[in-house]
Amino acid sequence: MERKKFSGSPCPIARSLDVLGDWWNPLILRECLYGNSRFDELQSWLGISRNILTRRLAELVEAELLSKQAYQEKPARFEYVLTEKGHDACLVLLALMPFGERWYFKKGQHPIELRDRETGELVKPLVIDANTGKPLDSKTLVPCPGPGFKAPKSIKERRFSEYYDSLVE
Amino acid sequence: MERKKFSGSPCPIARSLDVLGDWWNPLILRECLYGNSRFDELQSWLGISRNILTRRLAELVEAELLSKQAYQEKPARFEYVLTEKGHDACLVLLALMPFGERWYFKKGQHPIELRDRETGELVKPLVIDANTGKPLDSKTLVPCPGPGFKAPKSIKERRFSEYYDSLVE
DNA sequence: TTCAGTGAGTTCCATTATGGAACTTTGTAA
DNA sequence: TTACAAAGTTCCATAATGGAACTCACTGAA
Repeated sequence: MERKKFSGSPCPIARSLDVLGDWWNPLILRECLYGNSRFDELQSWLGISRNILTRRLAELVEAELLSKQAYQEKPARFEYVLTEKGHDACLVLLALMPFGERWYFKKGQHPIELRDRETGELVKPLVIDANTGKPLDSKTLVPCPGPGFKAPKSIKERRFSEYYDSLVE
Repeated sequence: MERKKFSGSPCPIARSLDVLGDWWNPLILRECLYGNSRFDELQSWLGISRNILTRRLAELVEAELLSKQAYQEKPARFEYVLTEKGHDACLVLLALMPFGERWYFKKGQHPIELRDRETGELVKPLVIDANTGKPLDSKTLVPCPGPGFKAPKSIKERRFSEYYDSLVE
């Protein structure tokens, strides 16, 4: 069976997972961000099988997170460059860093960290609520119908009115 | 072949992808965050096959993102509750929202949005650099050896010194 | 007391996807 | 003329996925 796709989903999380919900694609993006953006580099750094890498790169180019660019002709050689959309996706990867550091490494013992290329200053990704400026707390959230919400008939949507009710109450 | 695992990786992103690098696990967490945390609820909301759901829930409990709790006995009935680690992982999901909204929906036409349960105020996830307070820009970052860095011999690590050099230069 | 219904899974199966390894292709450098 | 490199392909055995049907424990109604 083919992997289930979420291209029709009304949820931005689900939609994003079509391309980011996988273990190789995020790592490929990470390497491109780090500057290892050629086929053989990606292959040996990640330890990914070459045939899979070929497929994933095609996916990422198709999804417009990467663009395939020749860095020389004769012989033709390529590199995969992050697009604007790709850079945007990298923010999600970066949100994984504090999670990984906190739960998989002893405090202060993570082997990698990020710095600003210019200043050399440490960079600590943090997810906040842009409206209040405060760190986001997932415990206080409720999903609600947004401006593009269209009420349909499946159970999935029946529930949305419940969310809505709970808000209006 | 079994899916490749990253439990030995020095990268917090890779480590996190062992459990989050997949399309169902994040969606299951999303549903638990939204309050749909029982087997049949998850199954019908997500449209996931029951056998897969069973496996994924076991994984998430094993990874301590969810805990399985009986909400009644006789007959035994369970719900899957987000742990602290699970809530932490939700922040990553929430970072997917602005990405998904921006790239998969017309501006201002996303069907779902988040609100604070108490105040009803809109919540907009945003990834910033905790040190400067400014929105994170992935184009300016360099990966560097962290405090727990141990230099080994594989090509993977050879490159780290390059990162390091480029910083020191 | 029997019977349909519910929640929480299992079992079975055909189809895909994954990972490992070997093999191409095109062009360059010795 | 031979060795080497980059960027893929091809082939294969094994695993994972998704769909559907089945189980099991209990309950509330007839």
